[in-house]
Amino acid sequence: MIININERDGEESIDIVLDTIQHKKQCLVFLNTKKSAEKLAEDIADNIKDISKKDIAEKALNALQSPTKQCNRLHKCMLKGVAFHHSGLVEEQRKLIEENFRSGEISVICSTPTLSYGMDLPAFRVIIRDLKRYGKRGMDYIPVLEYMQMAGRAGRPGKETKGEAICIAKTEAEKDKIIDKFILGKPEEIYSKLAVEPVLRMYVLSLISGDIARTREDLLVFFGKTFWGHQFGDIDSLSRIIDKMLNLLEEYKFVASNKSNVSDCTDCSKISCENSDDLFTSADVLKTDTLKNGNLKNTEDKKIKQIKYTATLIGRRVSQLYLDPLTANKLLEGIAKSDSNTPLFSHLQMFSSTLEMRPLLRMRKSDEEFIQGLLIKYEDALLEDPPKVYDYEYDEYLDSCKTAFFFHTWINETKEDKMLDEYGIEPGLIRVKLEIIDWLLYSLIDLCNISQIKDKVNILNKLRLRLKYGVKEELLPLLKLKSIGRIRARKLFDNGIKDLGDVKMADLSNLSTLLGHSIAADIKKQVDQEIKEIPKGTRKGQLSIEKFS
DNA sequence: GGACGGTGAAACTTCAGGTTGCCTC
DNA sequence: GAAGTTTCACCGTCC
Repeated sequence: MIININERDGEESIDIVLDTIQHKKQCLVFLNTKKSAEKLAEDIADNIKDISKKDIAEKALNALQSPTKQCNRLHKCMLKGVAFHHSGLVEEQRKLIEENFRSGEISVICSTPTLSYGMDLPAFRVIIRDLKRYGKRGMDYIPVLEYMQMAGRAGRPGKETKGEAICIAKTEAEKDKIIDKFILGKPEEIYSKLAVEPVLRMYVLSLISGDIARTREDLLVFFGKTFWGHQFGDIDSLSRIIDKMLNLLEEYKFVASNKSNVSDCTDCSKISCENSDDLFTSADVLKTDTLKNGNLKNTEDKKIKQIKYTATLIGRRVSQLYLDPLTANKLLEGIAKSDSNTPLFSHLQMFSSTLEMRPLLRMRKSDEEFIQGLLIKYEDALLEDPPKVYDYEYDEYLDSCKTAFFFHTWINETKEDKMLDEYGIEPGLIRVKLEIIDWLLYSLIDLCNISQIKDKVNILNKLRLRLKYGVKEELLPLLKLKSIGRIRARKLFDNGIKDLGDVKMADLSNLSTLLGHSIAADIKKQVDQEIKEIPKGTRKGQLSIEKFS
């Protein structure tokens, strides 16, 4: 069915939404950018009168310690029962929106594709306003599969007998295109992405580490049975990648093999042979294409089949930590280069340049000046050589510097609203990036302990704690107390209470003025107890106090 | 006449998202 | 490529 809208020109989606609300139904609107989602939600809210949802709006506003512009905007919309939803919101706000949409308190959500996948959030009407999105080749149509995911949200099974999914065409030509491509078209084929190097690196290591595969043959058999094997069956190219990965993992010392013991005697079936000086590497397998004739190839094949791989202690741990071996090696090499004079920014840049941290925060035009300033200050102290200005990786390198700068700003107690206003970093994104760097830090600390480079552990532990709380080093002693976070610790510190000893000495009434009576009494009680008892029952993921004292 | 506010055109800027991973109680 | 945001020129109003 094609709906013709003859209301206000250029505001078709608003008109359809208002019509939906009039009929006391709910709708989801899908757009292609976060800004668009916020703007449309705001425009819709501006057109709604006689609705006031103060309770939920207040909750959205106060989800952060200091509300950002984004919080204020969401608050304004939610007062009218309208919300926007995208990755820049924090988890609490997203949940609040989803729950209240399910309960019917919220009538409209303007969303980026966050809501299109894997979420049980049906609505009577779904409006897909943007069917194009900016990509590598400029604006391009979204995949049909994605359209189907969005349109599939229309209709509430068990509650309504029908649902409506509406696309908006600006011209007749566009209308025809939408009908052909999305409504009558077929979804794209799904392809396995297994044979991509980062994925294979991890799986090869985990298969060896878990004793599921011990030889190259085992790996080929395993991957041959996967969806990738079923789909492509190109075992030659897969085997080349596997050989490359095995070589790499050996180079990193995450796996070890018995190559040096494998004989080059063609008739020897045992693994070990006295005259085997010949060191055979997996890379040599690549040469087999040129050695296709005669016994030589058979000899090579026999040798390869005899090579057995086992994970080293550190390799096993890398696999357990679910780290990409490339990242693990990069971090270990980087930290080995650091010393007590290495600036924290250099550590942060190292973490920011890992695959796990992607997508990085993008450098905007207005960021250029301060990023250049940072480079002048820190470039010589980085733990990895930066690319040249004309290298294609250079832009990504700048993005990694911006991401590192963001972490650096965070551990210097910058508030979330300032981060959003000045650097365009949304609170939701802040949380995600902090979670990733926490995991990477935890992993590196663990790997340092195994690799006997324990002298770096203290610096990393401190950095982890500072990132967790977003504080300067001087506040760390106060964070040992329960109920004390970055805001209260700063309050205490600025009033001369700088460590647990000061808390012990401080007058209860002074503390009460700063923190309120119940918290003041509580921390007094805490300092009277053994310090080692304090971490019990602390927040999730908090590091134990002994490590930092 | 100058300050101020409103308006609209032009110039500028930016552009989705996800899961799982580790620890511990 | 498109949409949102910012900037700037212009004009009208008010004191």
